[in-house]
Amino acid sequence: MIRAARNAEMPQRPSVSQPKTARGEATKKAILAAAERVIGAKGYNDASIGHITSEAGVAQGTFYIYFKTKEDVFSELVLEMGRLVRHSIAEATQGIDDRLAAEKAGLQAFLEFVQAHPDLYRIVQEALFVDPEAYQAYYSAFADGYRDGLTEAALAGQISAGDPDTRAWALMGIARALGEQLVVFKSDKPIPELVASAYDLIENGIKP
Amino acid sequence: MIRAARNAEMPQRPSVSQPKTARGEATKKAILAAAERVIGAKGYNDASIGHITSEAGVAQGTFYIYFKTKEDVFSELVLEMGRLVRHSIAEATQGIDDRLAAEKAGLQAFLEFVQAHPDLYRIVQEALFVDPEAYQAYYSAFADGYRDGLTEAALAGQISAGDPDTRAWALMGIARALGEQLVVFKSDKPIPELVASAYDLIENGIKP
DNA sequence: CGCAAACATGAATACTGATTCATGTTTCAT
DNA sequence: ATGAAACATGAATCAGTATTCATGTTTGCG
Repeated sequence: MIRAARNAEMPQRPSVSQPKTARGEATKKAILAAAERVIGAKGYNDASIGHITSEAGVAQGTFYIYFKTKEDVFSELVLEMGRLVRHSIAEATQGIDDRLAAEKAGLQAFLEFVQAHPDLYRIVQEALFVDPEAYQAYYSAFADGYRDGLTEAALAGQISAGDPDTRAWALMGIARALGEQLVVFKSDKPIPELVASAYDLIENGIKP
Repeated sequence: MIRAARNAEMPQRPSVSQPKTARGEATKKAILAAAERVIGAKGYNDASIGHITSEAGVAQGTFYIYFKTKEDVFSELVLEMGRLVRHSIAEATQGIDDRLAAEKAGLQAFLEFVQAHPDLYRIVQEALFVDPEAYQAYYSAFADGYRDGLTEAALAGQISAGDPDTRAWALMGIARALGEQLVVFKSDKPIPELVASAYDLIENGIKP
């Protein structure tokens, strides 16, 4: 058995080859899409490589041409989710100068994304157990953006003063809870109503 | 206060014998405590029965005297977490008539509980993947209590009017996010500060 | 073309870990 | 004190499955 020195000093990721042809590209995409469906539906542990590859229509060995391990494909899905949802929100808030209005539009975009990609939502949640680093990276990226936005908005007088860290975490917690209502608890409350109620709370609080 | 008439049914579980002697009782408790530590630390899938029983100081077979399956012990832990945290909150809010003050005290109690029982916190989160029914039961019980409390408080004029379902979910989302800050992201922000910032937001919102 | 690299196959390997069971020990009501 | 029920043991079973590999097929460039 080959025992190459295993260390943490590998700068790049040459462990598996990136696809060099259109065919390889398509196959890798098919595996990723299948993994999203299968892992989203059955969970990480009950989703076997066999399930994923048969869903993708390729042989089991093909999986290891593009991914080093089962955890690897999972990590890529978490990263993909981060990219996609950030892109969705950025697009939805494009050109909105008022922070409150932007946050509202961002929440709406987030909930619509989650409803459209319930599998990705579950995968991010499961990352806390399968790939904690990816999980923390995902939420830290969001939290940093939120916090900076809140800090700027406070300076511009668009919102009241208050600890931006805690606020960022609280607002993310609200978004996540509402997303979970849609995906996990299968609430049929329309997204615009959820957003309106939540933003009334966020803007005005619940004091009489 | 939490009204608990909802689950008046005690589902019998004749699948395995309940302990009949003090000795059996102690052994079962030891296994449960070991399972909490091991599953909380390693996660459901990496926590083997062998790990749990050796941590408990009993033989592997002993596990199956008290639990039908590995999932079984996990479910009991989720139920235990629900009981304990509800008890903590009920105790902390005992005799507080003002809803806002009660919610604030409840949030503080929740965060203190979570900090004291990080393993149980992770177990409840993982229940979404290991035992979805237990997960939904856990959060539904909380949401129901929250919603009823908010509805009463609105009628009493203690808080403004607003959709109590969405508010309940949002408030739970905030509590959960702050708990995660403590346990997962290891924030060292003192709990009273977290609670103060969060309740300023909840009471007054962020409008200037 | 023609051929090297890229891609694909699926059976074989190697190992883990949940659950069972035959056997032994302790408890406690009588 | 005693025997039946309760409790405890841990080696054996048994199924699943991540990963490898030797072998074939396809692609695209010169």
